Amino acid sequence: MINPRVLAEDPELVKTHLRRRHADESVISTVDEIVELQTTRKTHVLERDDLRATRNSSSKQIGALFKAGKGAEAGEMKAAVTAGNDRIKVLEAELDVIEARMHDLAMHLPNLLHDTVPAGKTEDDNPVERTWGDIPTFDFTPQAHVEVGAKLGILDLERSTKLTGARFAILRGMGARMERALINFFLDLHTGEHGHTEVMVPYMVHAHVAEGTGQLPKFADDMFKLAGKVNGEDAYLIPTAEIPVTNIHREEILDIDKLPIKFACFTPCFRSEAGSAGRDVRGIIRQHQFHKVEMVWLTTPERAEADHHQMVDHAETALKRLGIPYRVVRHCGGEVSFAAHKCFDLEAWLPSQDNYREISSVSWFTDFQSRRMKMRFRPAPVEGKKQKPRLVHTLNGSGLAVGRTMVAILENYQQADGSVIIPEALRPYMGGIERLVPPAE
RNA sequence: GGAGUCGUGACCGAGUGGCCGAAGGUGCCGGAUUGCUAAUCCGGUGUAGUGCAAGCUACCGAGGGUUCGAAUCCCUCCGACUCCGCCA
Repeated sequence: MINPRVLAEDPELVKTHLRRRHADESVISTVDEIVELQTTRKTHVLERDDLRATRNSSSKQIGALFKAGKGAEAGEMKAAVTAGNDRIKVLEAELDVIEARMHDLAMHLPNLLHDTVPAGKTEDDNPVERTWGDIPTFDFTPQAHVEVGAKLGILDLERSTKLTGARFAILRGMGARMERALINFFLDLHTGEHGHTEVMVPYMVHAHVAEGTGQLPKFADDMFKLAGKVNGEDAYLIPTAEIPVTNIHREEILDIDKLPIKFACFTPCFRSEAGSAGRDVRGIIRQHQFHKVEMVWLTTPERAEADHHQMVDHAETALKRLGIPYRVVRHCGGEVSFAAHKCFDLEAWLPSQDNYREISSVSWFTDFQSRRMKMRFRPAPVEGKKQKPRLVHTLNGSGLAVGRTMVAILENYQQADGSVIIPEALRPYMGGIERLVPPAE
């Protein structure tokens, strides 16, 4: 959620940011509605609090009058307080409506953008920051991962349709092994060398938890909602570990000495892919279920920008170790996701597409998520004085998407005979084998 | 699923319907004392809204209700724990 103070004090600034995101005018106009509601709310609150103050002091007097045996006077005051209570009830009923509307509108407003977010509307407008690695050259026509995987007998996209239809896959033999190897490789890298704490978390979350990170209320269609309630509340399958992991410390005041808290987490991810019908239908690039190792950091506003760059670097390290050529792009205004302030994507080279495809997205959310989650930290004392809690900054980034990494390996390391060389860094995780070879016909 | 106990501040833990935003303790911060450490003593120490400020208002798992007045009484829900049953 955007800081309500900014909304109240500089609504035009907020609108400017919304325009940079190419938001609809209908969204932009809600800024004015929120500001109006804030004003109305304030007069209501002032009146209500005033009445409550009167009630509190009257109640004390009534008690004293009773003790003094002045029942008649007490009775008169009681009537006055009751009248005041009626007015309070009216005001509170109106406040409920005002606040619900205000909250609903505010929850649908995306985060403000960082100054360095470039103009642009689509991914074609994302400027390239840097590229790494040599694009492989082939003396044969490189195959798509679907063909490479099928020939190796490790990827079965036909039988999986018998189970759950399109956008699911069955990995078999060394395919399943490579999936597991990549997960372990990523986790070992991020825990052993990059200082993350590994966590395992629930794969279904309550609705209010998904509100904390910003997937709800706006993007319910992108998630799989469970038909039954879970412990009394609507729940969703997680589309990313970001949701459960970022929410771990919600509603807490964290010790600044513990920041940044750096989590690495492996989870399956479930996405409905509503609205992407027809896109990437072939292969395992876009699945309803996929695996991902995610990095989630809770940090201070002062550190956040530098931490963001470091997280990008950690994700790049994973790709470098695997020898996958990639580039880093900066999201333009139209591409920065709802909750994000600034975002870099890592895109891996895919020979079959003759292009780079997203394999990691690393975002900085400022206090947008932590305001929703009420997640704060206590700054160090200044001149012996305890400081007020402040909202933490949250970051997250894929490190990496496992299925897409496998796609990149199969395509970039494929050989003319249909075999695939296994990147050296991955070999210890695959029983030391150096190459996947198609079975004899 | 059955039976029962319980949810209070960063943490532990008191709390008879008004004098409770809440005793006491721990932790933390400052000060005093002390060769160092340890110990002791004094003071301070929740969050949020509003206001120049004094102050006022709200929050004792969540939401309703009773009452002039609720941490305290009633209802519903959520959560934790113990025992029994079932079970990967």
